[in-house]
Amino acid sequence: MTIANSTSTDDLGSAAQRDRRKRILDATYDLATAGGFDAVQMRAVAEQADVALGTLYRYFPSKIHLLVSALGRQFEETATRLNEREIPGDTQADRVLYVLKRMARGMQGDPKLTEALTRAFMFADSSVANEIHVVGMSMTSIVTHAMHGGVPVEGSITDRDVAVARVLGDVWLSALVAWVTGRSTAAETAAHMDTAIHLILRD
Amino acid sequence: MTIANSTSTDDLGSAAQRDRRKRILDATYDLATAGGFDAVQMRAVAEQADVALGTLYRYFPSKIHLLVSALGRQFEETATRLNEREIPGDTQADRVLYVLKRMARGMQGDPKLTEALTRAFMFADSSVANEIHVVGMSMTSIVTHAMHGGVPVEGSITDRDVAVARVLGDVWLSALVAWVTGRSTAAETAAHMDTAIHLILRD
DNA sequence: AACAAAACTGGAACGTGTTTCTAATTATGC
DNA sequence: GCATAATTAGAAACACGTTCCAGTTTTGTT
Repeated sequence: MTIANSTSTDDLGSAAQRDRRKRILDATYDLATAGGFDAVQMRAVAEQADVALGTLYRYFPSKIHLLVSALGRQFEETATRLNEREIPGDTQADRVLYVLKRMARGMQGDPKLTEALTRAFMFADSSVANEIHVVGMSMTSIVTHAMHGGVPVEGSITDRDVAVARVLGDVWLSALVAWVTGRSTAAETAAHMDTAIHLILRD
Repeated sequence: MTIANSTSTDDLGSAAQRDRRKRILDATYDLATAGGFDAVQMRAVAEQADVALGTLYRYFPSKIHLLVSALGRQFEETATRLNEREIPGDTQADRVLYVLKRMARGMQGDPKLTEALTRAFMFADSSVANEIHVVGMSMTSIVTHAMHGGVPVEGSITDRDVAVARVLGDVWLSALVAWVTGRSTAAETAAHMDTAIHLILRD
Protein backbone atom coordinates (compact mmCIF):
# COMPACT_ATOMS: atom_id res chain seq x y z
CA MET A 1 0.00 0.00 0.00
CA THR A 2 2.56 2.51 1.07
CA ILE A 3 5.54 1.25 -0.86
CA ALA A 4 5.54 0.18 -4.46
CA ASN A 5 8.10 1.69 -6.75
CA SER A 6 6.85 0.09 -9.92
CA THR A 7 8.33 2.27 -12.61
CA SER A 8 5.26 1.85 -14.71
CA THR A 9 2.39 -0.52 -15.18
CA ASP A 10 4.24 -2.97 -17.42
CA ASP A 11 6.19 -5.04 -14.85
CA LEU A 12 8.34 -7.48 -16.72
CA GLY A 13 8.94 -11.07 -15.71
CA SER A 14 12.25 -11.69 -14.04
CA ALA A 15 12.58 -8.01 -13.42
CA ALA A 16 9.78 -8.43 -10.93
CA GLN A 17 11.79 -11.05 -9.13
CA ARG A 18 14.85 -8.87 -9.07
CA ASP A 19 12.68 -6.14 -7.71
CA ARG A 20 11.34 -8.35 -4.98
CA ARG A 21 14.75 -9.49 -3.89
CA LYS A 22 16.02 -5.97 -3.84
CA ARG A 23 12.95 -4.67 -2.06
CA ILE A 24 13.38 -7.33 0.59
CA LEU A 25 17.04 -6.56 1.18
CA ASP A 26 16.31 -2.85 1.25
CA ALA A 27 13.55 -3.35 3.79
CA THR A 28 15.87 -5.50 5.87
CA TYR A 29 18.50 -2.83 5.73
CA ASP A 30 16.09 -0.09 6.73
CA LEU A 31 14.57 -2.02 9.61
CA ALA A 32 18.00 -3.08 10.88
CA THR A 33 19.28 0.48 10.69
CA ALA A 34 16.31 1.77 12.64
CA GLY A 35 16.01 -0.88 15.32
CA GLY A 36 18.68 -3.56 15.14
CA PHE A 37 18.32 -7.31 15.15
CA ASP A 38 15.06 -7.45 17.05
CA ALA A 39 13.40 -4.96 14.76
CA VAL A 40 14.04 -7.10 11.72
CA GLN A 41 10.87 -9.11 12.14
CA MET A 42 9.93 -11.29 9.25
CA ARG A 43 6.35 -10.00 9.16
CA ALA A 44 7.63 -6.44 9.19
CA VAL A 45 10.14 -7.11 6.43
CA ALA A 46 7.45 -8.73 4.31
CA GLU A 47 5.06 -5.87 4.84
CA GLN A 48 7.62 -3.16 4.15
CA ALA A 49 8.90 -4.99 1.07
CA ASP A 50 5.29 -5.45 -0.01
CA VAL A 51 5.50 -9.21 -0.38
CA ALA A 52 3.70 -12.01 1.42
CA LEU A 53 5.40 -13.77 4.29
CA GLY A 54 5.58 -17.00 2.32
CA THR A 55 7.29 -15.19 -0.52
CA LEU A 56 9.88 -13.74 1.81
CA TYR A 57 10.66 -17.26 2.95
CA ARG A 58 10.92 -18.38 -0.63
CA TYR A 59 13.69 -15.88 -1.22
CA PHE A 60 15.45 -16.29 2.12
CA PRO A 61 14.90 -19.49 4.06
CA SER A 62 15.46 -17.86 7.44
CA LYS A 63 15.99 -14.56 9.18
CA ILE A 64 19.67 -15.41 9.49
CA HIS A 65 20.05 -16.04 5.77
CA LEU A 66 18.34 -12.75 5.15
CA LEU A 67 20.57 -10.74 7.44
CA VAL A 68 23.79 -12.41 6.38
CA SER A 69 22.88 -11.76 2.76
CA ALA A 70 22.38 -8.12 3.60
CA LEU A 71 25.76 -8.10 5.33
CA GLY A 72 27.34 -9.74 2.31
CA ARG A 73 25.93 -7.15 -0.02
CA GLN A 74 27.31 -4.39 2.16
CA PHE A 75 30.75 -5.99 2.53
CA GLU A 76 31.04 -6.55 -1.19
CA GLU A 77 30.28 -2.91 -1.83
CA THR A 78 32.85 -1.85 0.75
CA ALA A 79 35.48 -4.18 -0.65
CA THR A 80 34.88 -2.97 -4.18
CA ARG A 81 35.04 0.64 -3.13
CA LEU A 82 38.21 0.19 -1.08
CA ASN A 83 39.99 -2.01 -3.58
CA GLU A 84 39.97 0.57 -6.30
CA ARG A 85 41.74 3.14 -4.17
CA GLU A 86 45.29 3.53 -2.98
CA ILE A 87 45.64 2.97 0.73
CA PRO A 88 47.65 5.60 2.61
CA GLY A 89 50.39 4.52 5.01
CA ASP A 90 54.06 3.62 4.84
CA THR A 91 54.01 0.18 6.45
CA GLN A 92 51.68 -2.78 6.18
CA ALA A 93 50.63 -2.18 9.75
CA ASP A 94 49.75 1.43 9.04
CA ARG A 95 47.71 0.59 5.98
CA VAL A 96 45.82 -2.28 7.53
CA LEU A 97 45.12 -0.19 10.58
CA TYR A 98 43.87 2.59 8.37
CA VAL A 99 41.47 0.34 6.54
CA LEU A 100 40.15 -1.57 9.53
CA LYS A 101 39.67 1.56 11.58
CA ARG A 102 37.86 3.10 8.69
CA MET A 103 35.54 0.14 8.44
CA ALA A 104 35.03 0.11 12.18
CA ARG A 105 34.16 3.78 12.15
CA GLY A 106 31.71 3.22 9.35
CA MET A 107 29.99 0.44 11.23
CA GLN A 108 29.97 2.34 14.47
CA GLY A 109 28.16 5.11 12.71
CA ASP A 110 25.27 2.70 12.19
CA PRO A 111 25.26 0.82 15.47
CA LYS A 112 21.84 -0.77 15.13
CA LEU A 113 22.57 -2.02 11.66
CA THR A 114 25.93 -3.34 12.73
CA GLU A 115 24.39 -5.09 15.69
CA ALA A 116 21.84 -6.81 13.52
CA LEU A 117 24.30 -7.97 10.91
CA THR A 118 26.97 -9.07 13.37
CA ARG A 119 24.49 -11.01 15.46
CA ALA A 120 23.24 -12.81 12.42
CA PHE A 121 26.75 -13.59 11.29
CA MET A 122 27.67 -15.07 14.62
CA PHE A 123 24.53 -17.12 14.78
CA ALA A 124 24.77 -18.58 11.31
CA ASP A 125 25.16 -22.32 10.96
CA SER A 126 26.47 -24.39 8.07
CA SER A 127 23.33 -23.89 6.00
CA VAL A 128 24.45 -20.29 5.60
CA ALA A 129 27.94 -21.28 4.49
CA ASN A 130 27.61 -19.72 1.04
CA GLU A 131 26.52 -16.34 2.33
CA ILE A 132 29.21 -16.46 5.02
CA HIS A 133 31.82 -17.23 2.44
CA VAL A 134 31.02 -14.05 0.56
CA VAL A 135 31.64 -12.04 3.70
CA GLY A 136 34.86 -13.87 4.55
CA MET A 137 36.28 -13.40 1.07
CA SER A 138 35.46 -9.70 1.09
CA MET A 139 37.16 -9.31 4.44
CA THR A 140 40.28 -11.17 3.35
CA SER A 141 40.35 -9.21 0.13
CA ILE A 142 40.15 -5.92 1.97
CA VAL A 143 43.00 -6.76 4.34
CA THR A 144 45.35 -8.23 1.77
CA HIS A 145 44.70 -5.28 -0.49
CA ALA A 146 45.63 -2.96 2.33
CA MET A 147 48.76 -4.93 3.09
CA HIS A 148 49.92 -4.37 -0.44
CA GLY A 149 49.12 -0.71 -0.43
CA GLY A 150 46.60 -0.87 -3.18
CA VAL A 151 48.70 -2.54 -5.83
CA PRO A 152 46.35 -4.68 -7.86
CA VAL A 153 48.99 -7.24 -8.77
CA GLU A 154 47.37 -10.58 -8.11
CA GLY A 155 50.43 -12.80 -7.95
CA SER A 156 52.02 -10.84 -5.15
CA ILE A 157 49.61 -12.15 -2.51
CA THR A 158 51.25 -15.03 -0.68
CA ASP A 159 49.78 -17.74 1.49
CA ARG A 160 51.21 -15.97 4.47
CA ASP A 161 49.38 -12.79 3.50
CA VAL A 162 46.12 -14.67 3.43
CA ALA A 163 46.88 -16.29 6.78
CA VAL A 164 47.63 -12.91 8.31
CA ALA A 165 44.48 -11.48 6.83
CA ARG A 166 42.41 -14.32 8.27
CA VAL A 167 43.85 -13.89 11.73
CA LEU A 168 43.28 -10.16 11.64
CA GLY A 169 39.78 -10.78 10.39
CA ASP A 170 39.17 -13.01 13.40
CA VAL A 171 40.41 -10.43 15.83
CA TRP A 172 38.41 -7.75 14.11
CA LEU A 173 35.27 -9.85 14.31
CA SER A 174 35.75 -10.63 17.99
CA ALA A 175 36.37 -6.98 18.73
CA LEU A 176 33.29 -6.05 16.76
CA VAL A 177 31.18 -8.54 18.66
CA ALA A 178 32.48 -7.22 21.95
CA TRP A 179 31.59 -3.71 20.88
CA VAL A 180 28.21 -4.64 19.44
CA THR A 181 27.20 -6.47 22.58
CA GLY A 182 28.21 -3.54 24.73
CA ARG A 183 31.13 -5.26 26.36
CA SER A 184 33.74 -2.79 25.14
CA THR A 185 33.78 0.81 23.96
CA ALA A 186 34.68 2.05 20.52
CA ALA A 187 37.98 3.34 21.86
CA GLU A 188 38.84 0.01 23.42
CA THR A 189 37.98 -1.71 20.18
CA ALA A 190 40.31 0.56 18.26
CA ALA A 191 43.11 0.09 20.77
CA HIS A 192 42.70 -3.65 20.63
CA MET A 193 42.92 -3.69 16.85
CA ASP A 194 45.99 -1.50 17.06
CA THR A 195 47.66 -3.94 19.42
CA ALA A 196 46.79 -6.96 17.34
CA ILE A 197 47.98 -5.44 14.11
CA HIS A 198 51.32 -4.42 15.58
CA LEU A 199 51.77 -7.79 17.18
CA ILE A 200 51.27 -9.55 13.89
CA LEU A 201 52.65 -7.07 11.38
CA ARG A 202 55.90 -5.91 12.95
CA ASP A 203 58.42 -5.58 10.13
CA MET B 1 13.10 -37.28 40.36
CA THR B 2 16.35 -38.43 38.87
CA ILE B 3 18.57 -35.68 40.09
CA ALA B 4 18.70 -34.49 43.69
CA ASN B 5 21.97 -34.79 45.48
CA SER B 6 20.75 -33.36 48.76
CA THR B 7 23.46 -34.36 51.17
CA SER B 8 20.92 -35.07 53.86
CA THR B 9 17.33 -34.41 54.75
CA ASP B 10 17.89 -31.13 56.59
CA ASP B 11 17.76 -28.70 53.68
CA LEU B 12 18.60 -25.33 55.09
CA GLY B 13 17.29 -22.06 53.75
CA SER B 14 19.87 -20.78 51.35
CA ALA B 15 21.06 -24.31 50.83
CA ALA B 16 17.79 -24.98 49.08
CA GLN B 17 18.49 -22.08 46.79
CA ARG B 18 21.97 -23.35 46.14
CA ASP B 19 20.48 -26.70 45.30
CA ARG B 20 18.04 -25.18 42.88
CA ARG B 21 20.70 -23.19 41.15
CA LYS B 22 22.91 -26.24 40.87
CA ARG B 23 20.08 -28.43 39.68
CA ILE B 24 19.24 -25.90 37.00
CA LEU B 25 22.81 -25.66 35.77
CA ASP B 26 23.16 -29.43 35.79
CA ALA B 27 19.98 -29.83 33.79
CA THR B 28 21.20 -27.22 31.34
CA TYR B 29 24.47 -29.04 31.00
CA ASP B 30 22.77 -32.39 30.42
CA LEU B 31 20.31 -31.10 27.87
CA ALA B 32 23.02 -29.19 26.02
CA THR B 33 25.25 -32.23 25.96
CA ALA B 34 22.48 -34.36 24.56
CA GLY B 35 20.99 -32.03 22.00
CA GLY B 36 22.80 -28.72 21.70
CA PHE B 37 21.41 -25.21 21.79
CA ASP B 38 17.96 -26.04 20.49
CA ALA B 39 17.50 -28.81 23.02
CA VAL B 40 18.02 -26.46 25.92
CA GLN B 41 14.39 -25.45 26.09
CA MET B 42 13.38 -23.51 29.12
CA ARG B 43 10.38 -25.72 29.84
CA ALA B 44 12.58 -28.79 29.55
CA VAL B 45 15.24 -27.32 31.82
CA ALA B 46 12.62 -26.41 34.40
CA GLU B 47 11.10 -29.85 34.30
CA GLN B 48 14.39 -31.71 34.52
CA ALA B 49 15.63 -29.45 37.31
CA ASP B 50 12.30 -29.98 39.05
CA VAL B 51 11.47 -26.30 39.37
CA ALA B 52 8.68 -24.21 37.91
CA LEU B 53 9.26 -22.17 34.80
CA GLY B 54 8.83 -18.94 36.72
CA THR B 55 11.44 -20.06 39.20
CA LEU B 56 13.89 -20.81 36.44
CA TYR B 57 13.43 -17.27 35.19
CA ARG B 58 13.96 -15.95 38.67
CA TYR B 59 17.39 -17.53 38.78
CA PHE B 60 18.37 -16.83 35.18
CA PRO B 61 16.64 -13.99 33.38
CA SER B 62 17.07 -15.55 29.96
CA LYS B 63 18.19 -18.64 28.13
CA ILE B 64 21.38 -16.83 27.19
CA HIS B 65 22.20 -15.98 30.79
CA LEU B 66 21.61 -19.57 31.67
CA LEU B 67 23.90 -20.99 29.01
CA VAL B 68 26.65 -18.44 29.49
CA SER B 69 26.60 -19.16 33.20
CA ALA B 70 27.02 -22.83 32.44
CA LEU B 71 29.90 -21.99 30.13
CA GLY B 72 31.49 -19.84 32.82
CA ARG B 73 31.30 -22.64 35.34
CA GLN B 74 32.99 -24.99 32.92
CA PHE B 75 35.72 -22.54 31.94
CA GLU B 76 36.53 -21.78 35.55
CA GLU B 77 36.93 -25.45 36.26
CA THR B 78 39.18 -25.88 33.24
CA ALA B 79 41.27 -22.85 34.17
CA THR B 80 41.69 -24.07 37.73
CA ARG B 81 42.66 -27.52 36.61
CA LEU B 82 45.14 -26.30 34.00
CA ASN B 83 46.67 -23.62 36.19
CA GLU B 84 47.87 -26.01 38.82
CA ARG B 85 49.86 -28.06 36.36
CA GLU B 86 53.11 -27.54 34.54
CA ILE B 87 52.62 -27.03 30.83
CA PRO B 88 54.91 -29.07 28.58
CA GLY B 89 56.78 -27.36 25.72
CA ASP B 90 60.03 -25.49 25.25
CA THR B 91 58.77 -22.25 23.74
CA GLN B 92 55.81 -20.02 24.49
CA ALA B 93 54.32 -21.00 21.15
CA ASP B 94 54.60 -24.70 21.96
CA ARG B 95 53.01 -24.34 25.35
CA VAL B 96 50.15 -22.13 24.21
CA LEU B 97 49.50 -24.43 21.30
CA TYR B 98 49.48 -27.38 23.67
CA VAL B 99 46.91 -25.81 25.95
CA LEU B 100 44.61 -24.44 23.28
CA LYS B 101 44.64 -27.66 21.30
CA ARG B 102 43.89 -29.53 24.46
CA MET B 103 40.92 -27.32 25.17
CA ALA B 104 39.75 -27.58 21.60
CA ARG B 105 39.97 -31.34 21.74
CA GLY B 106 38.01 -31.37 24.95
CA MET B 107 35.27 -29.24 23.47
CA GLN B 108 35.20 -31.22 20.24
CA GLY B 109 34.58 -34.31 22.31
CA ASP B 110 31.28 -32.76 23.37
CA PRO B 111 30.18 -31.10 20.17
CA LYS B 112 26.56 -30.52 21.14
CA LEU B 113 27.51 -28.97 24.43
CA THR B 114 30.12 -26.81 22.79
CA GLU B 115 27.67 -25.69 20.18
CA ALA B 116 25.15 -24.65 22.77
CA LEU B 117 27.61 -22.75 24.91
CA THR B 118 29.41 -21.05 22.05
CA ARG B 119 26.17 -19.96 20.44
CA ALA B 120 25.00 -18.47 23.67
CA PHE B 121 28.30 -16.71 24.20
CA MET B 122 28.20 -15.14 20.77
CA PHE B 123 24.62 -14.07 21.20
CA ALA B 124 25.04 -12.45 24.57
CA ASP B 125 24.48 -8.74 24.90
CA SER B 126 25.62 -6.30 27.55
CA SER B 127 23.13 -7.57 30.11
CA VAL B 128 25.26 -10.71 30.27
CA ALA B 129 28.48 -8.74 30.76
CA ASN B 130 29.21 -10.22 34.18
CA GLU B 131 28.90 -13.80 33.05
CA ILE B 132 30.94 -13.04 29.94
CA HIS B 133 33.64 -11.46 32.02
CA VAL B 134 34.12 -14.68 33.96
CA VAL B 135 34.71 -16.54 30.73
CA GLY B 136 37.08 -13.93 29.35
CA MET B 137 39.18 -13.87 32.52
CA SER B 138 39.44 -17.63 32.58
CA MET B 139 40.57 -17.65 28.97
CA THR B 140 43.21 -14.97 29.50
CA SER B 141 44.39 -16.74 32.61
CA ILE B 142 44.79 -20.01 30.78
CA VAL B 143 46.81 -18.51 27.96
CA THR B 144 49.11 -16.37 30.10
CA HIS B 145 49.71 -19.31 32.37
CA ALA B 146 50.70 -21.39 29.38
CA MET B 147 53.00 -18.67 28.10
CA HIS B 148 54.90 -18.80 31.36
CA GLY B 149 55.11 -22.54 31.43
CA GLY B 150 53.18 -22.95 34.61
CA VAL B 151 55.18 -20.68 36.85
CA PRO B 152 52.72 -19.18 39.27
CA VAL B 153 54.70 -15.97 39.78
CA GLU B 154 52.15 -13.22 39.43
CA GLY B 155 54.44 -10.28 38.78
CA SER B 156 55.98 -11.84 35.72
CA ILE B 157 52.90 -11.32 33.58
CA THR B 158 53.34 -8.18 31.54
CA ASP B 159 50.82 -6.03 29.73
CA ARG B 160 52.10 -7.44 26.50
CA ASP B 161 51.42 -10.97 27.73
CA VAL B 162 47.85 -10.06 28.43
CA ALA B 163 47.51 -8.39 25.04
CA VAL B 164 48.85 -11.47 23.33
CA ALA B 165 46.54 -13.68 25.33
CA ARG B 166 43.55 -11.56 24.36
CA VAL B 167 44.39 -11.68 20.69
CA LEU B 168 44.89 -15.42 20.80
CA GLY B 169 41.65 -15.76 22.68
CA ASP B 170 39.91 -13.86 19.91
CA VAL B 171 41.34 -16.08 17.22
CA TRP B 172 40.50 -19.14 19.22
CA LEU B 173 36.92 -18.00 19.66
CA SER B 174 36.47 -17.21 15.98
CA ALA B 175 37.92 -20.58 15.05
CA LEU B 176 35.63 -22.26 17.54
CA VAL B 177 32.61 -20.50 16.12
CA ALA B 178 33.59 -21.51 12.60
CA TRP B 179 33.91 -25.09 13.74
CA VAL B 180 30.72 -25.10 15.79
CA THR B 181 28.70 -23.69 12.93
CA GLY B 182 30.07 -26.29 10.56
CA ARG B 183 32.04 -23.85 8.46
CA SER B 184 35.40 -25.50 9.12
CA THR B 185 36.62 -28.91 10.20
CA ALA B 186 38.45 -29.77 13.40
CA ALA B 187 41.68 -30.15 11.44
CA GLU B 188 41.29 -26.75 9.81
CA THR B 189 40.59 -25.23 13.20
CA ALA B 190 43.78 -26.73 14.62
CA ALA B 191 45.83 -25.59 11.63
CA HIS B 192 44.45 -22.11 11.92
CA MET B 193 45.34 -21.91 15.59
CA ASP B 194 48.80 -23.16 14.76
CA THR B 195 49.27 -20.44 12.18
CA ALA B 196 48.00 -17.69 14.44
CA ILE B 197 50.14 -18.73 17.38
CA HIS B 198 53.29 -18.87 15.30
CA LEU B 199 52.50 -15.54 13.71
CA ILE B 200 52.16 -13.89 17.08
CA LEU B 201 54.60 -15.82 19.24
CA ARG B 202 57.70 -16.08 17.07
CA ASP B 203 60.68 -15.68 19.36
C1' DA C 1 -5.21 -18.38 -27.40
C1' DA C 2 -5.12 -22.35 -24.23
C1' DC C 3 -2.93 -24.77 -20.97
C1' DA C 4 0.56 -26.30 -17.36
C1' DA C 5 3.90 -24.98 -14.16
C1' DA C 6 5.71 -21.82 -11.14
C1' DA C 7 5.31 -17.93 -8.17
C1' DC C 8 2.63 -15.11 -5.18
C1' DT C 9 -0.94 -13.77 -1.68
C1' DG C 10 -3.38 -13.88 2.57
C1' DG C 11 -3.96 -15.95 6.53
C1' DA C 12 -4.12 -19.59 9.87
C1' DA C 13 -1.45 -22.36 12.88
C1' DC C 14 2.51 -24.24 15.54
C1' DG C 15 6.76 -24.08 18.64
C1' DT C 16 9.49 -22.00 21.89
C1' DG C 17 11.31 -17.90 24.60
C1' DT C 18 9.32 -14.80 27.69
C1' DT C 19 5.87 -12.49 30.67
C1' DT C 20 2.24 -12.40 33.88
C1' DC C 21 -0.95 -13.78 37.40
C1' DT C 22 -2.78 -16.28 41.45
C1' DA C 23 -2.66 -19.52 44.93
C1' DA C 24 0.15 -22.43 47.68
C1' DT C 25 4.28 -22.96 50.35
C1' DT C 26 8.27 -21.60 52.91
C1' DA C 27 11.19 -18.53 55.54
C1' DT C 28 11.69 -14.71 58.93
C1' DG C 29 10.78 -11.54 62.76
C1' DC C 30 8.15 -10.70 66.96
C1' DG D 1 3.06 -19.77 67.66
C1' DC D 2 1.73 -16.45 64.56
C1' DA D 3 1.76 -12.54 61.16
C1' DT D 4 4.10 -11.04 57.32
C1' DA D 5 7.14 -11.18 53.52
C1' DA D 6 9.56 -14.06 49.98
C1' DT D 7 9.66 -17.72 47.28
C1' DT D 8 7.75 -21.20 44.43
C1' DA D 9 4.41 -23.81 41.67
C1' DG D 10 1.25 -24.02 38.05
C1' DA D 11 -0.78 -22.44 34.21
C1' DA D 12 -2.32 -19.24 30.91
C1' DA D 13 -1.11 -15.87 27.54
C1' DC D 14 1.83 -13.23 24.38
C1' DA D 15 5.57 -12.50 20.64
C1' DC D 16 7.95 -13.77 16.83
C1' DG D 17 10.27 -17.26 13.72
C1' DT D 18 8.63 -20.67 10.91
C1' DT D 19 5.49 -23.81 8.35
C1' DC D 20 1.55 -24.83 5.70
C1' DC D 21 -2.30 -24.39 2.63
C1' DA D 22 -6.05 -22.84 -0.68
C1' DG D 23 -6.79 -19.83 -3.99
C1' DT D 24 -5.01 -16.45 -7.41
C1' DT D 25 -1.77 -14.41 -10.60
C1' DT D 26 2.17 -14.62 -13.52
C1' DT D 27 5.22 -16.97 -16.69
C1' DG D 28 6.50 -20.04 -20.28
C1' DT D 29 5.20 -23.36 -23.96
C1' DT D 30 2.79 -24.97 -27.81
